[in-house]
Amino acid sequence: MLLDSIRTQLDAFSKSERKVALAVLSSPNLVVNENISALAKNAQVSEPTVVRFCRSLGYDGWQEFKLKLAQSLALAMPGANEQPAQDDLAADLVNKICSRSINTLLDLRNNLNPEAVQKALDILMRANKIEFYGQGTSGIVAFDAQHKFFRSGVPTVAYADPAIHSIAAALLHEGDAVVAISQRGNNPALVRSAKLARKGGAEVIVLAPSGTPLSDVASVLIPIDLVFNTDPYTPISARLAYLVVIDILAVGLALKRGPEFRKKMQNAQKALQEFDLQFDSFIG
Amino acid sequence: MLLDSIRTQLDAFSKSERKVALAVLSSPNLVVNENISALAKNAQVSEPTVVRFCRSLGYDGWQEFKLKLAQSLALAMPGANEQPAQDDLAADLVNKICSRSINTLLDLRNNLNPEAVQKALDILMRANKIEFYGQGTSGIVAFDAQHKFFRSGVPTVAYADPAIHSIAAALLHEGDAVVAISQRGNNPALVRSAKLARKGGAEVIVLAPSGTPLSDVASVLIPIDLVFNTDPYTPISARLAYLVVIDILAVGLALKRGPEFRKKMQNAQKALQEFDLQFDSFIG
DNA sequence: AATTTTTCGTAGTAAATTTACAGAAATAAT
DNA sequence: ATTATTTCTGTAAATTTACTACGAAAAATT
Repeated sequence: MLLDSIRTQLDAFSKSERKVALAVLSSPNLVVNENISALAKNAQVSEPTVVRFCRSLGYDGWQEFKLKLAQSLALAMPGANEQPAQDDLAADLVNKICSRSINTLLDLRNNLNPEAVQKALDILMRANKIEFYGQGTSGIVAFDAQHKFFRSGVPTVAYADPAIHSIAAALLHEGDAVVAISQRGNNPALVRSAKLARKGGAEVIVLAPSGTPLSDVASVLIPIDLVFNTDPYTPISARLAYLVVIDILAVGLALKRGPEFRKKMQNAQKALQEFDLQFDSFIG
Repeated sequence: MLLDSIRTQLDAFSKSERKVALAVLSSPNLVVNENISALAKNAQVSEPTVVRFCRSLGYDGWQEFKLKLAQSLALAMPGANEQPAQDDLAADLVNKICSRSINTLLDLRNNLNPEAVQKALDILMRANKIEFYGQGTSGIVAFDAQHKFFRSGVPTVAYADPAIHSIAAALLHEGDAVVAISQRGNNPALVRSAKLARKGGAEVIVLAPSGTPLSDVASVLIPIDLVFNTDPYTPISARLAYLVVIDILAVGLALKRGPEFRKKMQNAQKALQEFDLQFDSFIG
């Protein structure tokens, strides 16, 4: 979400650029219908400053910024960016948290790098053994991945304990693959294990924000650059993005393994349905 | 949808304007990144003709048209409901799975019953002890819930093993609360534990589809009625809906517990930031 | 306190969009 | 069939808009 990224970068701007940022934040809907002069006047800065502001955000200039802002606003759901307040009704909660989650996934859809996914799939395709490492929230993502891949017929393991995954990593060889998951990308134990795995010849797929220590040790980085919101009352929707990326890898791998693999799976599925009750606990 | 309206008005345009319309329809994504000259050249007409085309559609001129087109494209969900096919590129995978997940959450936002959420929050608010039960995929949701509530300062436990949660359920009393999670709602072990918990006087919040055996034993049912897709190649996006419901409950509870609780949490958050590296594994 | 670096606005330039106008094409009327 | 009228379309000019270069001011650093 563009407005979020402006809000978080507020400190990084210079004084005049911040004026522009605040003007944009205070009435984004107005900004998209105006030209650069109007915004400059409104923010009480010169026009070049507005251009510089746009460049600071990584855009080519005003034109591109305005376009992206318009798109971003089109996607924004009503109330998605407001903080849920104390006296909110449950209805508001539902609306806001759903909307925020939806925005996160829209963001993911727009920004997720398909080439990186492709490379990751190539590695997973060739791998003899696949292991998922993550800690804390990302540990849950790792277990989810293990579960999902297992359901797709690919036996994998997941470790959420730093002591354990460092041992596991040391035992890997060429032809093995690790998927290292971290929402911050600076978990030292995880970085260490990733290095160990690579040293042994294994490939390491990293799911983390770009520019982080973990991303540096990746064979393939799938960058997930979402705003890491530190407000304790904001649900960490970023986790959803990670789960969806796992879905993508699981489905992609299943597709790549081709029809004979698919048939095997259909048999498994059939068996599952026949023994529905017994297996129910497996589905949840 | 803007493109649709262009398509339907195709006959109303003059010859040259129709050329423009066709150029826009054939590659809308290109058009939003170009200027009027490029489109004029591409459609083999003059620039004023493009302006007239925009005016015919009811816009002020090229600027406004381009902006509205960009917004319209941002909202469009390319391929949201198509099956990912064998020869799909990674880009298609990303697009389709994200879109499908987004649709699931849009569905949730429209259908989730706020009264049920409110009742569940009331129970959680009063509870001395909160336990999450789930198996298989829902077991992962249960662990996620435990993690999230813990982060919100509410100590809880989660069990994914039928033998264990049945013992735990038998030990509950009045004033305790169970959140039973199941995507099918017919897991016999879970139904049994839910009954046990109620027998002991505990309240049982159920997250499951309505009309299922589990939903019948609920004190409060939060119905999650999404299509349960049995195709093994369809990622089970329903899980995302459950996770978001958990988010809603966690945030709702945190808000209800009021400002003094909030302050406690902010201190915890502050401590977390100070000891960033040590606690990193906690965040993941 | 002096110097370097960053920030910011003025003025000028380039580019893009829009307007005015006139010629061409199509349609209608004689 | 020819002329008149209307509609359509492009050229060229005007205007608006966005961007660049440069230098002054402010801030940071030494």
